[in-house]
Amino acid sequence: MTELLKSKKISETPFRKEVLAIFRNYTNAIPLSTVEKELKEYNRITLYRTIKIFIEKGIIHEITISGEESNYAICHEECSTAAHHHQHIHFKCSSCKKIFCVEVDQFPSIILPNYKIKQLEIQATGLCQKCNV
Amino acid sequence: MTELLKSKKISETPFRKEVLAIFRNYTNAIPLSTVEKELKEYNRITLYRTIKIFIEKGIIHEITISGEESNYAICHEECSTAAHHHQHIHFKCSSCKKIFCVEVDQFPSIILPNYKIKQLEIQATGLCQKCNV
DNA sequence: TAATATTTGCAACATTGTTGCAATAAATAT
DNA sequence: ATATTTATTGCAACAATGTTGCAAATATTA
Repeated sequence: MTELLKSKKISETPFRKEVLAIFRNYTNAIPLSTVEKELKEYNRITLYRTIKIFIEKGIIHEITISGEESNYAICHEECSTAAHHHQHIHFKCSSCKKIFCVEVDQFPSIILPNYKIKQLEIQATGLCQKCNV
Repeated sequence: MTELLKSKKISETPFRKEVLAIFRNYTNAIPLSTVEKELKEYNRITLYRTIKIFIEKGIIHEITISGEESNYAICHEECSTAAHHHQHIHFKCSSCKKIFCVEVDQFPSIILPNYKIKQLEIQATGLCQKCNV
């Protein structure tokens, strides 16, 4: 599955492969500081640029939660380069602090008179599967 | 209504009153750069500290959208110091770029098997009342 | 394997946010 | 009203985060 970089039409370099592998090793979203720790050879500038291009190409997406470091997670198939339409929500566990992308069967819709809603982004807080015992 | 600062048990200083007045003059959420421009005498450090304490005391709340500067808006009555529970969504207009807090009659709920959801935060993108003609 | 295009990493810089501390201003008690 | 206590302000200095130009190195294409 290293083909992903090629399919997104960006050069396949050792650094990019390593970053991609790190994201694939996590089921939850992770911040740059975690990627940094896992990299054999860490270069701040290259990492910023890698993250930037991964987001542009729809390989990963950013999850921002007020007052916290940004987190990043692998995009699933439904992500396109143009618009990141997710049928998932971002779930932050208040116990283990991890952030997950969780697929939702019935994605809610909202009606606002006089407004035209094109996209919804939902963040939930609570207890994840593991912590909700 | 300058009583707000007193009711939140923080000192009522000219700087804080001015910042509060700026937020009250907007119906939409604004970033620090806008507050800065509107202040007669701008001090970066004092502004950071003012914003921080306003958030802690439930006077304003932060709205973060991926890849954008944070925005801030006045809290309404239902905001408590402990937890910011909003029955409103954050709406970003793709035309005028403004961010609004919009009250919703029927706030959606989501069911995730095995998870326990405590709070939902919803961000919508689309056209606001003015731009949706 | 050579030519071209892209990426990497350094130096240098820009922006954003934080902390200790003395001077100042606000709140409280007298 | 004024003195005392408490909290805030603003400076200097720093820490963290993010960006850009450019030459060397690497990947892709011909």
